[in-house]
Amino acid sequence: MNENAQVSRISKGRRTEIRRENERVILDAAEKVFAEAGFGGATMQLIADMAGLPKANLHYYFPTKEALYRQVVRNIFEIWLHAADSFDDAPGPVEGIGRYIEAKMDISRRHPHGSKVWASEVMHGAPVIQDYLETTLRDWTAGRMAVIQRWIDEGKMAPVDPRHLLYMLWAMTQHYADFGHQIETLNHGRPLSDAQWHEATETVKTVILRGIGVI
Amino acid sequence: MNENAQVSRISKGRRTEIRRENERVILDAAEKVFAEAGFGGATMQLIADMAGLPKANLHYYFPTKEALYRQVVRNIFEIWLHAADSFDDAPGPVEGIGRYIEAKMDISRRHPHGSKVWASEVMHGAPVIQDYLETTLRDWTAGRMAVIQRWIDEGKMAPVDPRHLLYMLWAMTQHYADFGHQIETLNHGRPLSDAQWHEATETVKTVILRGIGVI
DNA sequence: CCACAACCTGACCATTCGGTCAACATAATT
DNA sequence: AATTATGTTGACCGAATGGTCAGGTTGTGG
Repeated sequence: MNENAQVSRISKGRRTEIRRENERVILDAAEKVFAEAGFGGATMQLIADMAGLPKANLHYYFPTKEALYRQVVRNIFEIWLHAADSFDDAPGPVEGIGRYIEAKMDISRRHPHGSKVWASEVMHGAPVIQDYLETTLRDWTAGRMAVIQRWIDEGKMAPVDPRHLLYMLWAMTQHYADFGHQIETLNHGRPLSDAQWHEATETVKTVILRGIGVI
Repeated sequence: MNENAQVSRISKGRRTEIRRENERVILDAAEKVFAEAGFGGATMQLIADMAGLPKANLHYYFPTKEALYRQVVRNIFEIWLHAADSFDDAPGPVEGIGRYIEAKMDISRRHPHGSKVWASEVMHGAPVIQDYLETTLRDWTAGRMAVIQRWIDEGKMAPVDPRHLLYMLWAMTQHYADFGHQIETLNHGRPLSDAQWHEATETVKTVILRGIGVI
């Protein structure tokens, strides 16, 4: 039994590796194309070309364009959720919100495509991930609002509506991904440098932390 | 000559009225459809149905789908530029930035479709209005940054990077339009009420104005 | 080595979309 | 009233797209 399982796992190794690698390549290409062209503007052929695979191969791994899109959106959602860990076990708003801003700015820089796909999905009425909004995101938001409210009650920060504070954090951090092209254009057509990203993060942190009365 | 011009103007009246009315109906429908489906996902047939006109009639007034889209984007851009008037002749950041936030929040509420079309256009690399970004928007930004820098130099507000402060203002105010569906979902599926819009605006104003050290 | 399953892909199809056009209707001009 | 200019529309077309499938290749277990 043990041996069988072992052998089975090893034998399956090659196949699963092929599958995992191809799915990864396809998802990466899809994320980029969906971000740059939107769901309607993206074509399976374009994604296939970018992935270096024949179009029919995409349909082998993902039955429909919508299924592929759905997976891309879900992957982004997962990354977002994990970013909130820094929020939880912080002693106060300075560390909690400060680290959350840093984490989200970092995601905006490293996953600009994903952020755009999410924005596009929500702007179009969230036809694919509406259930996520109503369950996971709603619970997540309620939990973080409670944390902020507790900080307020404990006198650790000024009484700011927790809900709108969260919206402000999302808006500012994601703006650097979603409107990256505009920001780049206003930066003489060049992407933000390391120093400029750091400057942006610090400015956001400073204004927000002072804005909630903890500086 | 005068009479001729007068007669000509009156005679032309009916025709120009028809043209203006139809263009308005088409542009309104197009703004909504482009916002909800993106450029690629929008179809001329859908816009025609929403406008209550046969599809061929759209092509009589706008030669191509792209020309129609271009006009929609330009209209939004105009609205945005006018919103900055409140910025200019303000004695200091409290009035200037405060009023600017109010004006932009108001636009987000009354023109959510336009804001989404703009966001979508920028996210896709601004293929249609890149020249606007490089000329009008760049000049506008430079001008407002100078105003903010002057306020800083005069000791009227804390030294905050003017560029990133502008980005923060754009991000937060437009978020309420672009992510309106998400906000609505997190508000028990209901649109924000008058009171809630007011609360959002006040929260943004409070955090920002305190964040730049003027409260 | 054989048989089975998983993987790959060129060719093909039905549908949809942006755009055209000829014929017609209405308003303006002479 | 006749003519011209402007507005209207159903029918149509070529191109592109999402998706299918039969037949092939490669890996896997016995």
